[in-house]
Amino acid sequence: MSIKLKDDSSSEDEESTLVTVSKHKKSSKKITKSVKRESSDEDDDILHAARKKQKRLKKDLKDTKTRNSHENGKSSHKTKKKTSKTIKKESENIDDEDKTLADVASQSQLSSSTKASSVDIKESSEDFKWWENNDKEDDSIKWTTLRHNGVIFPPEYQPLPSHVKLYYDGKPVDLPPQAEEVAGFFAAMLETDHVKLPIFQKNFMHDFLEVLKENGGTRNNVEIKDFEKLDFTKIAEYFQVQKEQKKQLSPQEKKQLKLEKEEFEKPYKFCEIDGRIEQVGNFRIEPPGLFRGRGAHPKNGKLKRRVYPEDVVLNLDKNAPIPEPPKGHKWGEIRHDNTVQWLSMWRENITNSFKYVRFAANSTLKGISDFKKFEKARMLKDHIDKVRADYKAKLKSPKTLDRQMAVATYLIDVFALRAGGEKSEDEADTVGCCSLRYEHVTLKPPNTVIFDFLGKDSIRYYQEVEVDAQVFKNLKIFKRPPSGPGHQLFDRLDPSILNKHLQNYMPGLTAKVFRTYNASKTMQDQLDLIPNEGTVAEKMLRYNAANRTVAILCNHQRTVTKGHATSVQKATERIEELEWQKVRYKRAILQLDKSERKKDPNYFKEIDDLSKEEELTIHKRIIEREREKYKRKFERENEKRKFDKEEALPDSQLMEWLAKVDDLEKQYQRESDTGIIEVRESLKNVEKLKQQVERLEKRITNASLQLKDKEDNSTVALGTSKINYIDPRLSVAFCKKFDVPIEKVFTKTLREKFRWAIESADENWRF
DNA sequence: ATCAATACTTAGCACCATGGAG
DNA sequence: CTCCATGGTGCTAAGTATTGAT
Repeated sequence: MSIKLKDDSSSEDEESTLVTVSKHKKSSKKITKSVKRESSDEDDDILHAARKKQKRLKKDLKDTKTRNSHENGKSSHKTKKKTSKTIKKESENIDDEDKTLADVASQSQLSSSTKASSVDIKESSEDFKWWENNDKEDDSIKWTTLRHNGVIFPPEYQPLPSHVKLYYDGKPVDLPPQAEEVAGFFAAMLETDHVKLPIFQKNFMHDFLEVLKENGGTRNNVEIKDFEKLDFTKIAEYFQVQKEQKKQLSPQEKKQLKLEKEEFEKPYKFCEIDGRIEQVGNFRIEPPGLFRGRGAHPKNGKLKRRVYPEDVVLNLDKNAPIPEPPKGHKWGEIRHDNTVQWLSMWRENITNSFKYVRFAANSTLKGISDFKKFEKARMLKDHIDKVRADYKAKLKSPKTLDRQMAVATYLIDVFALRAGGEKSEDEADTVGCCSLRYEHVTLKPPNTVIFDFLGKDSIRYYQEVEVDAQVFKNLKIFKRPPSGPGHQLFDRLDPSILNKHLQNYMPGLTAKVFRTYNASKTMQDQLDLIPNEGTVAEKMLRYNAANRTVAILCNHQRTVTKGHATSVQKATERIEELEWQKVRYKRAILQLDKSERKKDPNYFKEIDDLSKEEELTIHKRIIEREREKYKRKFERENEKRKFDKEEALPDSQLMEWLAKVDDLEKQYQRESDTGIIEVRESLKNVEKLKQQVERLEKRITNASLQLKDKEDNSTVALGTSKINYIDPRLSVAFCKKFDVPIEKVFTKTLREKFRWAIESADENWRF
């Protein structure tokens, strides 16, 4: 069998015929099923046809849903249920149809495989609501049937055109394609910071020379020795040009390419598990390239080699047809392991570990795991008091192991530290709780601790915090000589010892559960503080603030975007200018009616607060910006005209524009000299001016709020906690309770991932 | 019991589509 | 309507935890 998800257009006629036929056929589902089990040869085709059917149904379902939610808004709950019921009924009939379909489909050209298979198609994946059955069956078996079409391999290497070459010591180098590819990897990264790292250059050079040697060395007898003498710029320029060309394609061409790509990927994007069609996550084999480790990774710059079908293991059910490997190749291994949830795997050459092709985040298995994770964290609620009381008591235990265990648990619980497993020499030096060393913790009496270490992804954890007095004492003991820099703080501990101990409190309790628990608990507490008032935007601001609290707890960071500093400066200047404009209008008011000042002196106070110098700076800035604006406009317009083969704008046009700016500059100058504001006729009215001031004030508060939010968020990543730590049902309950559309909180992909939460939690749900 | 291998979750970053401001 | 910033998504590295072998 090969699972084929034909696009609707190509098979529409056929389908509609089938639908009509099937409408007259009404047989019981059970019978159909049993017949299907016995059937053999045609099953592929049955499956295939049914797939299409499912797809059509899914589409219908979607359409109906969309329509419902549009028409009925939030009150569509009942309608939805009804809709899906109707559809379920219809989908039961699918099985009937399939029977009928079999002959038709097997004769059609749709299916290429003749392998035997038997699969019950129970439901379309969108109908399957695993969270509505709470049967706690054995979860070591992940599936009974699993079939898929394998993986997509990266395209073969396309050698560079002969005029594009690597240069060594000024001389062009003829490289064998294998080595040229590696040189190309480096060239493509020339603009990144990575290539500046000495370790990156060294590792690259080593692997590059190795590949070169493997393939017979350079072909024009250039001997490459020094990295310094390599010149990649010609290759980099070539890539740049190619990129530009791609950008230049017409929108239609782009669309066409995208469509073709999607069409090609379709068969790999979906798989079939227990009769349901579900999405595959990463169905593409990782392309070769230069390893980009995070932080000071000793293997940075090494060549990540190309993966061939021979390196790849496929996991399918025993009866599943084996996908065709790429021409001239064989699969490394075919496995039938239903205790795991990967579809395919291969070994990667940098760290010698496995890479897996797995289900997408919206899949049943991932959903169940996710659900279980949060349920486990919720279960900790019932044990946390005991755990805390225990570690508090054990802080004074006479046994060092117990004390270490108590302190470690405290740190994991209170500061949400990770477990901190041991790492080998050829990885970046990062730590978590158990692997903390002497130098990562500084003690400041009476009870302040400064944590400073690199955690996962080499993200710095820096916190100056007050801790429990006994924790402080213990840390002091752990740091006593002979301990010193380089020594483990918890020398008797590692995650497996700690976790084993934690299991005593609750089955399945491990260090990471505390992170989930505390993150979700914090979110719940923060959400509880939000009053149900104000606009959706205001509520979202609060929600994000709550989210941020969690992200900070978990130390989820992001690097500030390259434009951040400038964009903050711009926003600040913008606010200053708005303030100035406001003052200007207020002056104009006084010009019209001096008595206004007596009526409300406070209102006009800020006029005096603005110094002459400040004002002049603002003038200059505005004028400067206006000039730039017109110059840019002029250039851009001419570029466009050149491209369209039109006549360029005359310089006089630019002069004309700039003259306008000159006028403005003069006006500001006059206003500054005389103190008389020149507002336009329509604004020579106290009421109108006051309105303007009010509008400006609104804009200022808005801009200031946005700026503050931007600043607060610049180094904090909210996404990670939203995706991994905060029980999605909290967000769902928040939305339902506060009348916030779920789209504001979860993106489309997150809504799919968290469908179980969206459909199971109501406004009263609590973590 | 211990260690290595395997499997699965969590993480930040690059890229690009999109939508709001001008 | 255009432009640019921003958020969403894909990618894959880097963790944690469990399983399996000795």
